Amino acid sequence: MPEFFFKNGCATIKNVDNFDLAQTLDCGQAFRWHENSDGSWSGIAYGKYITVSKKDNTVFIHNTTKDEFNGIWRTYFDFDRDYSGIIRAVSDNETVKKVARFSSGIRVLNQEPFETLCSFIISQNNNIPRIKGIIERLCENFGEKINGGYTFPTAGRLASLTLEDLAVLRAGFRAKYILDAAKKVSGGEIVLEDLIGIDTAKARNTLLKINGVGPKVADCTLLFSLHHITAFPQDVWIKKAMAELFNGTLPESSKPFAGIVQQYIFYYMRVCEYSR
DNA sequence: GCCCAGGGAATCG
DNA sequence: CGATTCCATGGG
Repeated sequence: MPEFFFKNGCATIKNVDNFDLAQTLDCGQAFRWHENSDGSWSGIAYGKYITVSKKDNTVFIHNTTKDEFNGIWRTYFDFDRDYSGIIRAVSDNETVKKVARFSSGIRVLNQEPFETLCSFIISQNNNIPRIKGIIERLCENFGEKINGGYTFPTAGRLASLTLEDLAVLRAGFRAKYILDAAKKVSGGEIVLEDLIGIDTAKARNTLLKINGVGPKVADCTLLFSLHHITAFPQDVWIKKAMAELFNGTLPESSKPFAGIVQQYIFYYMRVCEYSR
């Protein structure tokens, strides 16, 4: 079990297993983290700018407090989930075992729901470098300036804008979807936080009401921000992996953790592709 | 069912 | 180098 200590604006978390910063922050689930020259990572989430570093099994979160850690980062980085137990449970299948071992440092983050929804709307039919660029312009133009960068804009702020305002993003046909999401969320028609802890299919159907949100974007939002770890986003990489590695269906032992296994498979496929 | 939208990145010839 | 392909969703 991890242990937590706080001192001088730094949270120290000891005994952390299965947590690799690069695997977790650069595996396609989050788009606003960057690596520093010393191997630490900096980024902004929930309106706060932090730097994360790691030495052996100890994680350091710089520029935070005990209250902020317990209110934000403890959940954000999924510190309370037993990843080694999950990997043990899914490893009764040899293929999953191999993939999970390869990707074992990935943690599925619990990000801000509205940021995650918008980010994956932007991600559709798109590649990661350009997704990052569009999100950066979104924050710089419509977020709030804080020490370290810009926060992700609120739904209310975006709902007040027009398509012409969003042209600066160069998001193409996705801009109108961002506006629809912002309006439904800021108007209270959809309360994203209420989708945490309810039936996954029901939460998914609610997200599908947003224009520009199909099954893939809905599942990414459920998995990366709304704590639904059985959500299983299927993009081209995963479809390819399912066909080639699993004959189309996940092993039964993986199903309770399908989303986490999805991340293991995704990372495995990507790295294999790049190293060919 | 098929094509297109609006781009940038990756891959190909 | 230029040409082609990739990509998730909704609308025509």
